[in-house]
Amino acid sequence: MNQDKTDRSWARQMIQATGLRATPARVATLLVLRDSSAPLTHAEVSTRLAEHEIDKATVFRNLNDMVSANLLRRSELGDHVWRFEIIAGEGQAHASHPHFVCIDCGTVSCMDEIELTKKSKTASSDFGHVTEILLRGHCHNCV
Amino acid sequence: MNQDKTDRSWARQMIQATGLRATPARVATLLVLRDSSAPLTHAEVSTRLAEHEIDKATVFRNLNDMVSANLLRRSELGDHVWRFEIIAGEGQAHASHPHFVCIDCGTVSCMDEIELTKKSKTASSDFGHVTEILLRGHCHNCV
DNA sequence: ATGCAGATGCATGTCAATTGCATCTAGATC
DNA sequence: GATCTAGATGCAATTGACATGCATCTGCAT
Repeated sequence: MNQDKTDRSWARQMIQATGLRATPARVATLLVLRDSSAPLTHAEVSTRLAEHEIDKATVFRNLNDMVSANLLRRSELGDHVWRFEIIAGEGQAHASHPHFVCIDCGTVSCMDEIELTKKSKTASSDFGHVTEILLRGHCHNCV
Repeated sequence: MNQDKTDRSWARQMIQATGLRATPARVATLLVLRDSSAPLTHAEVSTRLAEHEIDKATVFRNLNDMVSANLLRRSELGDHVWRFEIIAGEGQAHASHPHFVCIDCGTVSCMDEIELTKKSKTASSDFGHVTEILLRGHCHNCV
């Protein structure tokens, strides 16, 4: 109960910090994702919010809003369903390091050490300005 | 005309080798993908086959059939649209390679030359088995 | 306490992807 | 070359994720 209150005010803070309104639907959504160990689909989030009787369309809009606000990350694991995941501490804006996404469990890892060969960097600029490098595959837990 | 004939019999061979029937729709589909420098969506393939008046459902089924038969590779590059790419080039296999996706116009390019540093390859295996490398950014046309 | 930009619920629309089914055909067999 | 049938096709309809129009409601700045 007390903890519940703490959780909510934490969520309210997070949301308001981005300029969005801290509505009950958003607070609940954010907490659901914070307490999940894996990214959730829109449907899964909706189900877990069932007790709050929040409309699916609202859930969907809120998820997307919070993605735009950089509270959540939206990723695609190869099955044509968006999954949403809370962006925890990664404080500073859009880290420029590559990410590894497990296409089984959806876990996203930051790969600070990974980079392209020099030749590849040059070659890639022929295509355009690269803003993100993403590696996908199966993580060790999901082999 | 002559070349056209050669192309078709090449396609017929490729298809029949997998046990599938070499129908006009499949031959045309395979040639479209062979002659494309980037993976194509189902819609793009359909458009290019417009002159042949092939039904969309047929195109879709054929693409999937040829994926199962290992003639094509189906991949998902983050925008919720399947893209199909030929695996078997003229003779040698068309190895898996990184793709560049323009986040503005959605254009996809194949980056045969791009690779990670050796050290990065080793490091990435710490995370798991990488199946796809994706670079995202703004292509030259969309700057 | 109040006003209103922004959020919500409901209904409806969109579009890629898929399937059911009657018809047709590639290619194996004779 | 004619015949036959498993497999392919065309058409229509369905599914399911995602998006939006609009009237109503509400968080929160004042």
